[in-house]
Amino acid sequence: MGRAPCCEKMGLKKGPWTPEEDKVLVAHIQRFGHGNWRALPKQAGLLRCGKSCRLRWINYLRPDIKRGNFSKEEEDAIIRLHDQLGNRWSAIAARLPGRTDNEIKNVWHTHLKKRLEPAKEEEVAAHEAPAGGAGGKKRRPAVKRGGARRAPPAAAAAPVSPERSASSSVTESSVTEQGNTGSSGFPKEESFTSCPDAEEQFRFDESFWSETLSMPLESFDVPMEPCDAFGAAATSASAAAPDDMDYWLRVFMESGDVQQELPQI
DNA sequence: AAGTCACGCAACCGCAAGTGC
DNA sequence: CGCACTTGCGGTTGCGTGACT
Repeated sequence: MGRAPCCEKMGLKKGPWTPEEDKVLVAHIQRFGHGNWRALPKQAGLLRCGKSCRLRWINYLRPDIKRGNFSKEEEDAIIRLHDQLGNRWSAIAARLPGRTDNEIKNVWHTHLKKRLEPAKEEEVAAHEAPAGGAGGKKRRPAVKRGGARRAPPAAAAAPVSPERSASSSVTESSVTEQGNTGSSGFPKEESFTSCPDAEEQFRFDESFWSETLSMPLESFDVPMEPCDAFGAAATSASAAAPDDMDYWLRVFMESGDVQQELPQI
C-alpha cells in the first residue's frame, strides 16, 4: 500500500483482490494445484505476483478457512499457545483448525494483547517471557524458524506438530508426498480433497465455491479436465506419488497452454 | 447530520530457510 | 560446496468502517 513494490516486475496489480481474480485463482489451484507460486499467476492469467496469490489463497480462499469471530475457546487457546510458542503464528495457526496465521496475528494484536497487557507487564517484570518472543521485538526473537519448515528436524519447539508447522505450509507436493497428513487431528488444506472432513470444510464458503465451480470453463484459457480436477489430480497424483512432477507436466501438456507458459517455468 | 477517531482486517514487504543445480 | 531461486513466516502498513462527539 504505501511502500515500494515488492515484485520485481512492474505492471503487476496490487491491493485488494476482486471477486474475478479470486475465481480465477481458485479455479486454477483446484485444477492444477499450486506447485509453483511464482509461475502460477502467469499460468492463471493473473496480474499478480506469486507471493500475492499465495497470501490470498492461504488467508482467504482456502476452503477450510473458518471465518467469523473467534470463540472464547479459540482465544484462550491462542493465549495459551502464544505463551508457549511466542510469536510463532504459523505454529499457533496449525493448532487452530480453520484459522490462519494472519488472522491469529491480527486478533492477537487487536484484542488479546491489550487484554493481557496489564497482567503481562507484571509477569515480565517478575521474570523473562517464557518463549522469549512474546514481547515482539526485532525479528525472530524466539525460536529459529527453520525447524518448523519443510523438513522439520524434530522441531526446535517441541509443542509444534512435527509434520508441519503451519496451515500455510501447504503445497501440492505435500499431497503427493505425504498423502493425508491429518494425523495431528485437525483439518489441513491439502487434505480437503482427499480427507473425509473435506466436505465439511468445504462448506465454509459454500456460496462462493459453488459460484466459482459453476463458472463456465470457457472463462479459462485451458480446456477443463473432467470433474474436480484438483481433487482428482491430487488423488491420482498421490497414487503416482514418486512421479507427481510428471503428472503435472502431463496436465499442463494436455491443457494446451503449456506451449506458452511452460518455458517460463 | 457531519466530522473525527479508533479499530479491524487484508495485503504488502523484507528476511530467513529449504531445495535444486 | 556454493550459489541462485522459491517458499514461508513475521512484522508492518493503510484502507474501510463503525463508534463517538
